[in-house]
Amino acid sequence: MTQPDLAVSTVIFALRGTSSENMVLSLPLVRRIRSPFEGTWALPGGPLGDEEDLAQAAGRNLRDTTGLEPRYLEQLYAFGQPDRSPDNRVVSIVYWALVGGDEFAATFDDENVQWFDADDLPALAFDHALIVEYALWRLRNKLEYSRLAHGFLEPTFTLAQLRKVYEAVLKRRLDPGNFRRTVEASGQVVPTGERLAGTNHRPPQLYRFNTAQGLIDPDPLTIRTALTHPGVAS
Amino acid sequence: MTQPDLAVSTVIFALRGTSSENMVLSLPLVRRIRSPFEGTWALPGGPLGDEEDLAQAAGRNLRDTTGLEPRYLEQLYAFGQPDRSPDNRVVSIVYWALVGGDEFAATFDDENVQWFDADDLPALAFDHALIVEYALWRLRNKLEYSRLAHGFLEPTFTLAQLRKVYEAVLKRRLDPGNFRRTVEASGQVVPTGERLAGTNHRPPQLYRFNTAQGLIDPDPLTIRTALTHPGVAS
DNA sequence: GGAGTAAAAGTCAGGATGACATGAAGTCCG
DNA sequence: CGGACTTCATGTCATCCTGACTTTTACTCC
Repeated sequence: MTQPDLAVSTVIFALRGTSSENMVLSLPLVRRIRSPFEGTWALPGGPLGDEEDLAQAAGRNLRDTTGLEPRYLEQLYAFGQPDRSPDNRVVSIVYWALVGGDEFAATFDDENVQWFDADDLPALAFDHALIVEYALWRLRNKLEYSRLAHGFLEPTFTLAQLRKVYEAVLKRRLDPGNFRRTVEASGQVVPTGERLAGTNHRPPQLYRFNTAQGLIDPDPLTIRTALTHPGVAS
Repeated sequence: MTQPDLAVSTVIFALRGTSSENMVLSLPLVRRIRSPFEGTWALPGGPLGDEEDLAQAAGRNLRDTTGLEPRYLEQLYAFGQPDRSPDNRVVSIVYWALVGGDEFAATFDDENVQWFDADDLPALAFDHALIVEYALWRLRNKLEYSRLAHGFLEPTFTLAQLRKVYEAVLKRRLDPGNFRRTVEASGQVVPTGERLAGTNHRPPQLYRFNTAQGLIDPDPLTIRTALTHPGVAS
């Protein structure tokens, strides 16, 4: 039995758009510069360094290849089908990350790194299409019961902005009143006391995320908080 | 950068006990027969074969070292801290599995394979204590919204037996009436039409799992079904 | 044949959710 | 200056879900 190669890749998500309207979930891809799949778009990734843990390797490879700085990083899955690479055997440990919508400028000015709409991707190398599909599912699924929308937003935001993040990711319209009620009741969010000026209407309250409340369902290496789930009965 | 060793290990769960009362969640461990941690209890595992995918490697290593046959197998997490093994660098891709309560006899008659209560584990090699803790969290969390209790049960069972599985895993008492209501409404389970004889009371209806309904939140390599979650609002 | 046991079904109050309505606080323009 | 317009913010209401509890049914045991 020969040791397979080990790679660490990341599916990076950001919300592209005019920060209030028609936001689109999108992700950066890198063009492969060597065989196999030379010239094809692929997920950013690379090898595992000697002194790094897996999350550090994911973050470093992400930064090195795209110039982006992740606000949220979580392990997705390890892919190891024997035939997923035509040449050597490669096991990929894949992470997924969120970056802010202002990060597009930070992307390398390089024709080999480009952003694509999550719903309109080009042909991808290896099994990366499957990986992206799974990451998308995980993002949407997790957004519903965890507070990770902060990965897309500035430290301070309005509830309408937060709602639009949810709407863009889930591709579904949410009732503003009900959204306000549930989000405020959840304690995920605290009003700063300030209001957003410069609108052509009633100025909305600004909020920030409640740092006292931990992230739900994190990596096993971080501290976990209790999770209240729908439950089975009684 | 040197390639790390790659291992595939599995946390195996079974319910031990008199099949109706005082069931205890327990798991088999193997005693290490080589350095490092020689003589210490550890998770069953081994290398990745050339032609295997990761799940196959987990199942094979599990069978080879314990003799058990998993009824449910799912990837848990990839662990790769640089210092998790004192000697060489090892990245472990860890799965978790469920086996039936009747599988204790199938365990190798070997002092190097033993069952332990999940709440009363010995000192474990490497970071395996952390891994087991995380697997336990995942099992309990997932049992609440997914239909994987079948991994512990015979093909046919009563609702009381199913409820006792939930109670043993979640370590919490469930109301029989409410449990029946939610489980029947969920469509996870279908009555066979037969009843269980030999009790000293009213004979309970036998059920089997609804095969038409897919497993929720499976591996990315299998087909996924829609998931209805608590949701954020509207 | 009555006591005992668990199965199965039913009841009820409280909380969460979705759909919708109303008032509040600004800007814009004639 | 004042009405139209916009979105924020709050409120209402019917419905469904959940947890706690009660009642009836069907069997065995003594």
